[in-house]
Amino acid sequence: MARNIVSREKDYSQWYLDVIKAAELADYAPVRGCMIIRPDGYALWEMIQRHFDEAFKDSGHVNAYFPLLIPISFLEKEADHVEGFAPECAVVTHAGGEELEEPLVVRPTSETVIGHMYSKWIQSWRDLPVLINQWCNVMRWEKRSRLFLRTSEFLWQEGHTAHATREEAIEETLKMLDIYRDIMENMLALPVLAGEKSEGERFPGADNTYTCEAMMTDRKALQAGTSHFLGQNFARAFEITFQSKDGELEHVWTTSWGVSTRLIGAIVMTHSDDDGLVIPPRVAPVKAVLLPISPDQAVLDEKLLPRANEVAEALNAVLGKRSVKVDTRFHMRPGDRFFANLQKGIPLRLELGEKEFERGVVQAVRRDTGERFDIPWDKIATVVPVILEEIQKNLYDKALAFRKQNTFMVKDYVEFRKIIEGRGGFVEAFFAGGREEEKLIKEETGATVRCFPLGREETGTCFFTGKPNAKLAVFAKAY
RNA sequence: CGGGGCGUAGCGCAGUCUGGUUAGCGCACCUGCUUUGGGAGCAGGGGGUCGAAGGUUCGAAUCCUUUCGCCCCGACCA
Repeated sequence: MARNIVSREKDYSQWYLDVIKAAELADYAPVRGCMIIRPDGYALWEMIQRHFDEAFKDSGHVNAYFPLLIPISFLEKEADHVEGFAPECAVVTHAGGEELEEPLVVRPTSETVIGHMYSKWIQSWRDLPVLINQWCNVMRWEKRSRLFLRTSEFLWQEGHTAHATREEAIEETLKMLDIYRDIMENMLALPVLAGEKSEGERFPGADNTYTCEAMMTDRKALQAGTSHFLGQNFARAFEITFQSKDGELEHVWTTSWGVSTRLIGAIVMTHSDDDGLVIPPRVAPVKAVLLPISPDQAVLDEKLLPRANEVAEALNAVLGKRSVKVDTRFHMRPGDRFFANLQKGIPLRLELGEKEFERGVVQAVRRDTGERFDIPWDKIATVVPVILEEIQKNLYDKALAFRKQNTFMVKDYVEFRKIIEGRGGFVEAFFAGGREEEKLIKEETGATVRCFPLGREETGTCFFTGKPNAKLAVFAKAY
């Protein structure tokens, strides 16, 4: 039992903060609501980034960079957009010792500057589609912050595309949603529900918003990524037009989509346990740690350490450079070193003491199950990758089983409230309400429509309004 | 922005109600010795002037006023 981490049962939100602190993922910054992403947290972000970045490039997107500061007038060009973001913008009013003629907002998202540039770059149907992504930071002055889940400044990726037709833009929106789902499930081991947002939960300025929703182990939902079909709203606001094949001047159709450092929070709240962080192998910066153990410095120097280095080298050759670390903190006692590595979330620990040395093995300990077993040195390069894949699969399967166990179908509001206000979880129900009904349900129960899941085309009687032909919605309390 | 809590050593806290030796304790840190297969023991040591400003007083971490900041819970959001 970890002595520096409170149990999930006792205080879930404190547990979350304790895990992050113990794993040294992040720390508070001197400025309210901001965080420092520490080296181990950043390494995890880089792994996450790498998977998404590859997928974006594989699907024909390119990276670019747009500026941090945006003229305030840009934000005001799209009515819904300004209404949605103005309250949480940080504004620069002075620079170079003088008051600026026009205040500049620190970007909360970049649709506006990018729209401005697209209007210059796009002339003809031949210029389309434009498929650009940028990795950057954004700032949203949240009233209440929480490490990784909601900080004033966060890191993310924002894709912005422009298309000649509505159909093509919708296709892009859904394609990116599916790429998100794929990486979240296959790399981060996060089972997600991909679906359409309700009217009330839409991105400011979007015609339609799609989302990937994950269930955390406190049964609350976390919006893990969104993909927006922006229609021609930004095209009209920024006069992004092109001449079509038949000579007509038309507005483009745009999309935008993003995932952020919030995904680190999702990993923490999906896989970690009361001992600390658990990282799925495919996104773990360090996939295995080798632990030479002996009270005798001579034994360490002459036998264990050279062998550990050889084993690490053999593993790095198959797992990738720097995937395996040798823990040489011999000033720490074995127990301290076990715990330190446990709390870092490293998927596999390989212990090498004199007993193992004599038998030509290492003792492996799985982070996810605690299971121990020997691996002979000559089999290590073939066995470890297999074990890591098993851990990856186990984490995903466990998370999926948990979500299924905590998802309930309801027919009426009484049942609905019983679940939401009781144990919690995802509640499936046919729903035909609009903004007003959503608001009422939220006020009364705290739950919101997380999404209308894709691929669930069945319809039924609305549990709230009694209207027929209602679509299937998933409700939950959310972060 | 509402409600609650808190600012004293790197971290966690006691001391504040009832003003009074040199501001304590645990962890961490440094040195030495003994230890070392699931969070070690002993001994020695370094580090703070009590969030900030003003006031009351012979005397303030403690009382008064002002102010700044942080955390947690809500409303708002990736």
